[in-house]
Amino acid sequence: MEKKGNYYITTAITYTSGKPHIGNTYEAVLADSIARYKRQEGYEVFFQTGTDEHGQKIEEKAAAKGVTPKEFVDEVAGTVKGLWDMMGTSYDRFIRTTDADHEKQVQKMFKKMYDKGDIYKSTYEGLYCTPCESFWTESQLVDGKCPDCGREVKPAKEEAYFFKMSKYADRLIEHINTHPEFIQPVSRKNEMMNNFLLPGLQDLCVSRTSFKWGIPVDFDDNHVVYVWLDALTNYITGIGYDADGNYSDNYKKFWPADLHLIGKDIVRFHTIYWPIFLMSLDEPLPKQVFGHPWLLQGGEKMSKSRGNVIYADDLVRLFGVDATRYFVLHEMPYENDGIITWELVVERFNSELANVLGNLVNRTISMSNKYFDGFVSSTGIREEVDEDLKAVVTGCRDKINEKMSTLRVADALTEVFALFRRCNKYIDETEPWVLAKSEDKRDRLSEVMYNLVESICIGANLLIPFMPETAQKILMQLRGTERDYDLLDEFGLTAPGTRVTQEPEMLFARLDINEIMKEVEKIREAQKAAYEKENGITAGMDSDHADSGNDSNSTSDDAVIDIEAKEEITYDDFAKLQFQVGEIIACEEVKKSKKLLCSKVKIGSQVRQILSGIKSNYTPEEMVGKKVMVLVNLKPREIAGMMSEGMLLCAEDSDGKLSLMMPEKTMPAGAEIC
RNA sequence: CGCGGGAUGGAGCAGUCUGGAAGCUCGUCGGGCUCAUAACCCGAAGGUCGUAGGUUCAAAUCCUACUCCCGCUACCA
Repeated sequence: MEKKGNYYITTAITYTSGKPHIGNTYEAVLADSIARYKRQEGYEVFFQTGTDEHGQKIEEKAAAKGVTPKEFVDEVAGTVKGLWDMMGTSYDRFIRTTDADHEKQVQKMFKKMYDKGDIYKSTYEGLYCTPCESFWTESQLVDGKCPDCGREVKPAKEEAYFFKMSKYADRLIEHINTHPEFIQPVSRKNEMMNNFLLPGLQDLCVSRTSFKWGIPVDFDDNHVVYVWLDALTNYITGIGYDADGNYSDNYKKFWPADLHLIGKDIVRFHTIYWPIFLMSLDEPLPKQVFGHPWLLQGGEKMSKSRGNVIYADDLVRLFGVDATRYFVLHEMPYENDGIITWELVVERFNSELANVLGNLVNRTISMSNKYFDGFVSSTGIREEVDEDLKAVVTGCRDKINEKMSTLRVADALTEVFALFRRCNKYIDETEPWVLAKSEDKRDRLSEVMYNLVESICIGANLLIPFMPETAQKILMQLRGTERDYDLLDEFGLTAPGTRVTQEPEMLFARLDINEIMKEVEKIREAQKAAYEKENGITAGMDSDHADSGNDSNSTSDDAVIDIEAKEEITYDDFAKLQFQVGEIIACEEVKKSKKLLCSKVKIGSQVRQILSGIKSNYTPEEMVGKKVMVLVNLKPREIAGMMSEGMLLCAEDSDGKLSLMMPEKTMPAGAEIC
């Protein structure tokens, strides 16, 4: 097969703050299927993925765990790589931003941009909180104080490096306008233009001094390089870019990248900052950035504390690698977010993989063995009914190509399954078991079986990029071969004398939803336990399954909740707190907030305004008239632009349901609680 | 008025840019078949395309307003 050219594809590099969930895994699988497809098509492909390992968050996480940042990221990067390997991603390089070659080049690029004048040293002016070592802007302050510790802040200046974004903005706008394919899907392009480019780009602060876990600026080692500059450049350092111009062969061959595959949340960094950095380096821009949607979990919100986060390794254990690949590839729409639930996975597994594909292969092999002892041969006894089958089968490759060329991977996969569906229909049309009954139809029967085996072989070849293991298993059982892409629109290449396996193996055994849900329950329990262990919490009864609504009284009396114990305090500590009964005389919603209610509370002769995050549990109407327990000497604080002068006390259950504390007997507003 | 996305038969989605007879998979019901993993094939029922207006010969599609959901964010003192 002739070589069609080079193709460089990347995924975003995964941030190593924790184990990646199914959404991250989706991206790797999506990129892998595209990479495999391009290879099959005849391109020389370089597929890069990896991990993004610097930054303050990681420094903090490592400290909390009592390990060095490097130890921390080594472990997480290992987990990520392990998952990617398990999913069969065929990357050519797994880059880590802590790799020596990457770090060295980042330093050189930073220097190059600095020497060119695109990066300049200036001062970051803001309000500084010394104990917290943090800068804040005016708008971040709470009541004029540090939002973290509440202490005084003072105006201060700090040295920092800035990148002159504005210098390249016009060029970038021009590029985006003249290259409509650059940002995909198109809706994201409009978003970038309208929100960031057209209003004007601010210079970007590209160094930090507030933490150490980053790549040091080599000519000014108080500073570390901003993580996005560090992370984005992986796309060129990974293939051998050199800031001095000594490019590797790979770099010359593969840059500019054909496709950066990323999540829709980071489109901005890839379509604004990254191209501008490249312009500064005088390197060509990537050809396309595709911001794919997310795979979300249906129903309840995904959270570790509820144990309902879906991870790839659990899916693989229950369904296998290819079924997991099939699900994420097939279920992810092009532009909108997709949904994943265990029930949906089982449904797909049974109806598409087991019924349509697995059963087709199985019945075909079974008939070949029964009627011809496994031997497959074309006799040339054709009938009209064969034509449509052949047309569908030989036309499939080009249909897939059309979908893949616009990155409609889910649709491409659907085309492959349309081929298998057509085969099932063909069996019904030709009724081999009827042909088998008359000896004079034997040659026709042979032809029918040949057509089936040949069709499935072509289908299996087309399936390779998406489900590589399954495709190979099918070819193995049919004794078919991997074919050249250019021959996948030709019918009749199964060699005479081919004999299919005598011992067919089920590709996908149908699953029982109840059995699977039992396993899922175990996964949830384990996940919840792990979460609680990690966070030192012992959860009480799980009330996730309680019907919400009118059962608020049905919560059993013996339900208990244990929470993490706080440090012991002295009576003096306690005596500092002043609690009083407050009567709510007015209450309204805080319009721009989802959670807050603003109450006017009468305490003795004064009336205070208090904000509380209880909108989901109480309406303003039902609040009025209640006499509640108030912490009155809490320092007033501004929340959502309004002052809050105290705190209403509530009990909270494991579902987050709140119940206001109220005196058991009628008490006057202002009565002290002690 | 924080940013962004969504609302299409019971479920999950396509179609919306570029108006022109509402489509796919699953589920349900009926039929066929028996090679096969209770599978496969055929047929049917089921939708005022979130609501209200507007533009048009024609609106799921364009315009305006509204409602409800979902991410992120922020403040649940």
